[in-house]
Amino acid sequence: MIVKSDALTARGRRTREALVRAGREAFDEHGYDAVRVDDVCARAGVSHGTFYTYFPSKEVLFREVATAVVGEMFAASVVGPAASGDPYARIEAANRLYLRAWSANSRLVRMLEQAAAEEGLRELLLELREVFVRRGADGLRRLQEQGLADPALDPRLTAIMLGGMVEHFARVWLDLGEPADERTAVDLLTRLWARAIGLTPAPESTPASTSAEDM
Amino acid sequence: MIVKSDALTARGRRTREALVRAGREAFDEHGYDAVRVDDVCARAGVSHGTFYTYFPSKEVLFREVATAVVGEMFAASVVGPAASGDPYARIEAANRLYLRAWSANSRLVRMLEQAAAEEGLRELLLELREVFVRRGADGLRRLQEQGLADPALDPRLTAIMLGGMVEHFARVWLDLGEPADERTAVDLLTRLWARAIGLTPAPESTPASTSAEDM
Amino acid sequence: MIVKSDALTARGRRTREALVRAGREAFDEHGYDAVRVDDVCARAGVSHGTFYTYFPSKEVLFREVATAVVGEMFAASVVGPAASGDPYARIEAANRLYLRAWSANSRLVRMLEQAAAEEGLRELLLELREVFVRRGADGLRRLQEQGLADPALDPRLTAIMLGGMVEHFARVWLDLGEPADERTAVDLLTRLWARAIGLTPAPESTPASTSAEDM
Amino acid sequence: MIVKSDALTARGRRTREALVRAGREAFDEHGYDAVRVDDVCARAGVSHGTFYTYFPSKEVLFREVATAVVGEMFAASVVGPAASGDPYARIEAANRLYLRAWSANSRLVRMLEQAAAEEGLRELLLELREVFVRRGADGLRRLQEQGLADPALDPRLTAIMLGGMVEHFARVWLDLGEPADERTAVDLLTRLWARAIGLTPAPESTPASTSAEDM
DNA sequence: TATGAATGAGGGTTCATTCAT
DNA sequence: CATGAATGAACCCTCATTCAT
Repeated sequence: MIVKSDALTARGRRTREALVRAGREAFDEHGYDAVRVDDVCARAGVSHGTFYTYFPSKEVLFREVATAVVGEMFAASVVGPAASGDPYARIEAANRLYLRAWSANSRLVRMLEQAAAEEGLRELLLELREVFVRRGADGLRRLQEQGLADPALDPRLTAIMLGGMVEHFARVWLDLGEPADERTAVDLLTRLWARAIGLTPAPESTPASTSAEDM
Repeated sequence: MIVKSDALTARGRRTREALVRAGREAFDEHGYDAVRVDDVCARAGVSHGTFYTYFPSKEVLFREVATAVVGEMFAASVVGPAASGDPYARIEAANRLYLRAWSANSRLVRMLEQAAAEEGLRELLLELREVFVRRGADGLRRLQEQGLADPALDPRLTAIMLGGMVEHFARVWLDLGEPADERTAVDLLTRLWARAIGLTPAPESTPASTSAEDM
Repeated sequence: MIVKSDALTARGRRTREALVRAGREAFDEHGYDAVRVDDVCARAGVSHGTFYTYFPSKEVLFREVATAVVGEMFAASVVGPAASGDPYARIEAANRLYLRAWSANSRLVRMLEQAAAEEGLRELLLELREVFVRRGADGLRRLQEQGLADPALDPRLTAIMLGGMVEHFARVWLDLGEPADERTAVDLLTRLWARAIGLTPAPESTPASTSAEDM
Repeated sequence: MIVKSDALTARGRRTREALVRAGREAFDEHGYDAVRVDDVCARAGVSHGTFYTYFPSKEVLFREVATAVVGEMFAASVVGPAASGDPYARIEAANRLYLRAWSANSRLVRMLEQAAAEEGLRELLLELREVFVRRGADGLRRLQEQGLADPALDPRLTAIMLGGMVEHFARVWLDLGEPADERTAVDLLTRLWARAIGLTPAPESTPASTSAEDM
């Protein structure tokens, strides 16, 4: 009998959480296919059969992990009010959070892409991208209305492309073994982004970011 | 016993080619893991054992398919001399070919990413990206030397980012169900790219592309 | 996941033992190569997959069976104290046990020889022979020191040869369809052995063996 | 269509012989099961299909190889007339040839044992042993009739045992890594054999063997 | 005769899932 | 709730043998 999150004893809740955590780690390290249910159980310190007390299948566990990750990515990418004054600073702050959120979860996003082909996770992935696309499009539209960005650009398509630039960089950054640190990367992404949309006036130099989002 | 491409009778060559073609289709449609050797054989119209006459394993077939695809992508992305005069036109032509090459093979590139994690295909993927990165970096460097692009930009990192924009758009384009046609997409990608690197002077309007590379 | 002998429930232990027993029988009847994992499972009354709960491969099962058999052969060949007085009686008792141990397991020893060529079982076979060789050599050396056997004989090489006589007879005995019963065989082996090493005085007639080792 | 040895062109005969030779080498090096028909063909320098022009199956090739080997072993073990005078020298000469014949072919004899279980090669193996057993038994009987050996010994059983001693030593000689050279081995085998049958008088020292059989 | 492509039965192994305790 | 034994579908790969050319 599968046990939902509610209606669980404290012990049960702990076990369930251990499985989710173990699953997330395992998926992130080895990919969906390479992870066996046994691996997850071993990592969570429970026996093989216990898994099925909480999840009807490996896929459902993945779905839950993916949903949690997507939620975190949403939460982590909200630009705080600190950077609200300067458009360039806003873009920069957004890019920093964007890059961080996607870098930290690039493997899981990749798996979502894989899995999306065959299962019902497609929506989750689309929703994830949609949030970032919409945010980018809204931001651009606002700038256009304020006369700060090229009004000829289609906001949505532009956001897809420039957002894709950041997402893709997050994905290949480490793979390519480039020596760029986060600071350099965010600076350049932001400069390219700003100039691409015709943001005026372009700042003379990279402003020191000391906004609240910085860790 | 495995038979190399040379030293084959016409019949053998046909069979081998049928397997490669079948493999390419199958991988492209269902992904590496989902494809069973039997599927490939059925599609090629040969029996199970025949597969192993030509390939020692499924992985080797995939390697061959992937290598062929990468080769095609290289070949398909060479910008002809027709666009040589105008920098903007060159970028546009390159982007068009870039977009086409990656769109046409986006599934296989994804599979290469998957497979790269576990097998020796990592190099192939890196090499593929490297070619496009280097091309972009070289182009930018030339423009910088001619005083046509912002000299402050790191050519390689910039190429990675802007190239990633195109690659990622190629991957996501159809997935997102955007209504953009190729013309629109290339125009916008090029405009963003050109402006991002500070290409001067920016063209007033999108030039009609009638270059030789257009199909 | 493979389960070690310890940390097993009673049920698990029963299944494991059933597999070992079934494997031993099957190997003994048909030889290593001719035995399929399915055969062992069918004999043990378990499903195909269960096998791999306990053994990672067919080879490992064989290794365990072989180790057990070798252990039994060691145990079964220890000459009791009953025959300690008379050197000839000691040799006779040893030969009887030797012959029995090797006759009962001649097929498995043969398989060990086969398998030894390709796997890591060589050591087991060598160890098995070594024990018998050393025992024979030690016995001979003692007799030589007591002036009861020809001191010119190399103890080790002699033990290898005479031990080989017994081992080989055990192997060929039934194959050749000779009418000899165990009593006759042991008598003759012992007589030849004793005389070969120059044991003095040679007994006039075969002593009636009523030692404890006799069954 | 299978081609018999007769009714072959010179070319065909060469091919056939090449296959037999290749098969013998391959079997001797790797054992029956480990040898693939392909291996034999590659070694013989013919194509895969050609094999079946000459042999209906791998087993038949082995049968032919085995028969040839057994024939050679017969031929190689005939004691020449040179040693006819001295019984001890005769035994020694026989043992030397025995040891050589079986050492040189020990792997193939082992394979014959393996194969004997499942196919019709049992007879060949029995016949091979029978020849050596009979020779040994006849020799012993002659010595008994001449009053030179213990008349109480059953000639046939004794020959099986002592012959087994030599055969077995031939088999394990190299396996055990003993430092014994042929000379030492033959000396000791002969001394043991002679004394075991009560050959009188036992020679004081090992006679220098310079008989015709020595190579 | 010779070639080498094609065949397909057969075997070992994995692992998600079920179930009795 | 937890355990871990049992299941069996699925898959990859080998290789002796057949057959068209």
